[in-house]
Amino acid sequence: MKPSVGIRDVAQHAGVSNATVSNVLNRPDVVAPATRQRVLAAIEELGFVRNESARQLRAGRSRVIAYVVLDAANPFFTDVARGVEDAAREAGFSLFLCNSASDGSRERDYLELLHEQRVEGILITPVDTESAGFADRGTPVVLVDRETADGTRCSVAVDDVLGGELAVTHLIENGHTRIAMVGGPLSIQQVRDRREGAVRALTNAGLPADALTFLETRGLQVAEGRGAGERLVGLPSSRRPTAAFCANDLLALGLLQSMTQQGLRVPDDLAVVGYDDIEFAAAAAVPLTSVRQPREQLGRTATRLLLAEHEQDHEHRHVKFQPELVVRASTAVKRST
Amino acid sequence: MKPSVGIRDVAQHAGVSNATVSNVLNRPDVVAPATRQRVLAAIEELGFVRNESARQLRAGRSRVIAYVVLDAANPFFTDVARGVEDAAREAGFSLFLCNSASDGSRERDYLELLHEQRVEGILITPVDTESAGFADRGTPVVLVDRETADGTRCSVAVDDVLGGELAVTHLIENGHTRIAMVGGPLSIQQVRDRREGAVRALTNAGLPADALTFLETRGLQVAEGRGAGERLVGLPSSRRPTAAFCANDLLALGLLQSMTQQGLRVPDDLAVVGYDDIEFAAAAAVPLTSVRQPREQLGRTATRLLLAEHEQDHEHRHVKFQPELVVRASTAVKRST
DNA sequence: CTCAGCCGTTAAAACGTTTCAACATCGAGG
DNA sequence: CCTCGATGTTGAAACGTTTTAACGGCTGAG
Repeated sequence: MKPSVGIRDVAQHAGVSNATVSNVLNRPDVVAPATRQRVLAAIEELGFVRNESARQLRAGRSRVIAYVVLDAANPFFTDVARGVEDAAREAGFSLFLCNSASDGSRERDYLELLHEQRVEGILITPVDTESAGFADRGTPVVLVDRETADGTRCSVAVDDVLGGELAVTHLIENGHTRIAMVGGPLSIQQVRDRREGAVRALTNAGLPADALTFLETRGLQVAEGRGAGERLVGLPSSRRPTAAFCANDLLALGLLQSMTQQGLRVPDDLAVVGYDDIEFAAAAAVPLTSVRQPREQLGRTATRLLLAEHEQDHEHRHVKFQPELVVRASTAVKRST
Repeated sequence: MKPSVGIRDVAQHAGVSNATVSNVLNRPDVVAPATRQRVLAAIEELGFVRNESARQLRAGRSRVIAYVVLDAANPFFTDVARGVEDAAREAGFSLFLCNSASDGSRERDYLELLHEQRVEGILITPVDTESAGFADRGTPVVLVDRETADGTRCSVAVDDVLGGELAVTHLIENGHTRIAMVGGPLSIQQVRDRREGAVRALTNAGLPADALTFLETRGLQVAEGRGAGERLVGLPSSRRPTAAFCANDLLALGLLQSMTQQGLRVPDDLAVVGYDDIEFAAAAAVPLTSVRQPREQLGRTATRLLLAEHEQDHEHRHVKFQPELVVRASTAVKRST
């Protein structure tokens, strides 16, 4: 079982040289049909499995790319991953998924491992954009849903400032003048950008900056959204916002649940806008208005950029998508006063 | 940039032999501190990255395991994966995630690749238990959330018959006598088992078998649940069930949404029980009663079994966990008639 | 002063492929 | 009959590590 049959065992068993076996494996057309059959039979009979390490060592190629994802439990990222996987598959590559779970040290470990594995390329949504944690180590790296400060690598992102603006403008148009924004921590670029967009929407509408109540959370999970909901309801009713813009759908779902539990109705007592438009947003009991990002496309595009890095004349590119507001029941028009 | 610095470049640069560099990398304690520093400096300076292919080829070891997951978009599996990852990390292994997306051909491709990569072991929730698609190829394989017909490999599973029984018994105790079961396709073992459990619950309670209306779906997604909801409401009210047991939480969430949209209340008009107890179940606007599986533990246990396969006297083991009913608002006690 | 023993270092042999130049074999064209 | 090109096959040299046994220099005991 363990004596690990190699290419030379196959060769001997088929009465040919190892070079021929290799040819059968890599350029089947170059070897005569008869011999090919004989070799294939031998492979089958001996249960030969090609040793990828040796192959890669010699050939240099790898046929594998990796996506280091920020949070595998967030459907947003699994959707991006689907796009990556599809594009990779079309190009003949396989995809290894690695979950950093927002943990810098895991991220570092995985990057190290992937570099050592000599994968053809790495896609990553990094924990922290600033951290120069991942220096150039020869393996192409493309940032997903993040922008590079410097232009040292390709990136694919979505205009989060615009997204925030769309969301809050929609709320203002629906008659809201006291609006909460839920999200955090502020160390995350996305959260900062989306808040900036929200503020811009207020300014555009001629509303004062303090029309926006910022409720900072410690993360972007459902539980954090629930907590924010309790804080929100605890505010004196004169100052309590009539609408909330959440930095992501998980928060929005938590907020929604919190409202229901406290006997408040969405959108009547509080309108809610989420961000990402994950499937659960549409499937919530009160379907969520949300800012849609082109998730699969994000993944596909990132993958294409990554695979293009091998071209000799490669220039780093930065693609930026436009988000889109999807209106649902959670912000149904407020009854006119 | 491309001239790929190797161990011998480092050696030369530090004025030692390549064996010493290798020792610094693998047994730092055996080399004199002074030389070690010199070598480390050279590594840093040249930006050396160890070539894992060569290492693995020579050393035989791999430090990587893989989990081929059935559906990366289902939170149930990402939770299992978390358990796997934690256990792997503790044992000093890294985890590669592969998503078969319920597609047999993808699954086959990934298995082939992983065997060729000579990963230390493979965890898999297979698309189809019957398919002998993955023969023994020398790499240990452990089944997750599935049982083996034959005892040829380890497996970790949950008692799905019991789970179905728990769910439906709970509904019966709440006074329901017309119950729907939503799930499918029946080619999935889990669905069959859970239905069997449901039937058993009816029998135990002395109810006729036709008290259970089986609504078969084409898959286990949210959208399928919505569709089932419409079918359910379309039934003549005399025969319409007052409670539904869904084969997984995604279906239950879809069903829930469908009810709300059609103006029916949960649990008053229809009680709903899901399965898996994913986070979104508790976070739904009407928190879902669900059958909880020990997800992280499933992953952890499977990983331990996998890593134990290398022991010389290894015997294949089959671990089976008990599920647990978590009661929430979606099945709040029916008002006594 | 010699010798055993220890320590740190090294030369060289693997590991299992791919690849390349060279080599047979054969039929056809001159 | 010789040469040529095409077609299939092969021997041997890489690829970049790890590993083993051997080596030289030093120390302290005899």
